Amino acid sequence: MVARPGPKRALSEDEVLNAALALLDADGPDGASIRKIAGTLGVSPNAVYTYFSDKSSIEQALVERLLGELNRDAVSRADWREDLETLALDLRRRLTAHPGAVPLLLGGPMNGPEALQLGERLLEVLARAGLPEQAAARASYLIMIYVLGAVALEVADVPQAGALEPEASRIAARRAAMTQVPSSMFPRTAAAVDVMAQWVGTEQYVWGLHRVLDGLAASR
Amino acid sequence: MVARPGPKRALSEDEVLNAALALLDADGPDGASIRKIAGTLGVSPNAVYTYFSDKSSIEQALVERLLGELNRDAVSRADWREDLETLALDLRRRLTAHPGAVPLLLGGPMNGPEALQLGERLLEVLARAGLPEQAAARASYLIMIYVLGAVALEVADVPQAGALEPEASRIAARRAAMTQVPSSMFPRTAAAVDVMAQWVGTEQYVWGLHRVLDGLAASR
DNA sequence: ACCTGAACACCGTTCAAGT
DNA sequence: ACCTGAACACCGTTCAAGT
Repeated sequence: MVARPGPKRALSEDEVLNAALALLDADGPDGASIRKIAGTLGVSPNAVYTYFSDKSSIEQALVERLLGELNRDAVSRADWREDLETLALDLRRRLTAHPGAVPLLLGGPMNGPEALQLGERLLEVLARAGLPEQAAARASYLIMIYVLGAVALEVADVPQAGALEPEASRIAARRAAMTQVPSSMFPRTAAAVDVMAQWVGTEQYVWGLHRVLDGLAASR
Repeated sequence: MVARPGPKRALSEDEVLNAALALLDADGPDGASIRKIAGTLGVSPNAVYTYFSDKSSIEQALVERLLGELNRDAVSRADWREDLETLALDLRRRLTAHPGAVPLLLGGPMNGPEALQLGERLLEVLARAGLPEQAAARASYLIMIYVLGAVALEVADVPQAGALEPEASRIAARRAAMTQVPSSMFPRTAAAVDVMAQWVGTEQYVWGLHRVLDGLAASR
């Protein structure tokens, strides 16, 4: 990085991303407009273009930062299955903390440095588990589908723009959803919603991950 | 439904949805603006509000219509595993045909009548497979995570706004992606992209589904 | 009941100008 | 180099008015 000369920098890239994330958390997926970001920072909208070339590059940088924080948490190098679980839980925790950012992650390719680093870590764990190259590649893609798919469905079910509530109140929300499913038309679905309402999100998530890992083990 | 009196209807709900889908296909996820829909139909933007109360209800109706078409295809009542595969492949085919509509599906809860009907069908197949109520509920949710997650990642990897190209050229696109992964920094990822590039999308998708089903079978 | 034109409060982005 | 004000081409939505 070269030093930047010029008058003065009123802002920094990080401040822009902070403002964007705060707006995303407060106002939902469309809340982080350039004009609102600028307003939050007390600057004219155009000033933002000094730090990012356009809105999509702000979104990409934000996704990269979230994944970067995830990558800073080293995996414990214990049992590989446990490491995988820790990684998956960490990713879910960080993404559900910022539901408004999830569409940004799902909306574009995972090709930034931090996204690649995350994939690399996953492949390392799988290699440690003894999987040869091809099996590891396929397994990592399947695990990514599960992890991101689970988070996407979880976030999509939350009507609110704000951060996800504690799990207790989410169960109440599911119960409310249940009563909206007419059991005369969709008897199995109504019963299924009832079953799922009594199952805490984290348990569900880990259970699903284990089913995926079992399926991978069975194919060896 | 009551008959509608009044002057004349220049449009219909279906025409609005047709225009919206065409714009989505042509211009990507943000292409279906109310003003462009109206322009396509040769009508003033406000006329659209006669048929739908707001933009989000157009999006919901569009998702419902896509799922409705899926529900019209009856499952063959052959082997349950085969039925599940047919259902999953059909869903993937219909969604990847309209990549711009995928964020709309992933962006909201699956609580419309057609979405519930799809879930009901899934639960019926699983019941036929001999799964008791609770196991079927969990299994159907896991399968939905896989199917929607796989489609989401597939669509997110396509840079273009337009419909997905034939698989042959998609392989070329993946090869191009590979060369962009610096193998010095991400050796395993670079190798994995190479492996995955030689694997056709449909095969990958079915393979992943089978791993999920194996995982479910292993947990019984 | 259904359409139109005008307007309001936004949006991303660009341009010309100031320091 | 970095910021500002003004402008352009959009956007969803509402209001008042016409038939």
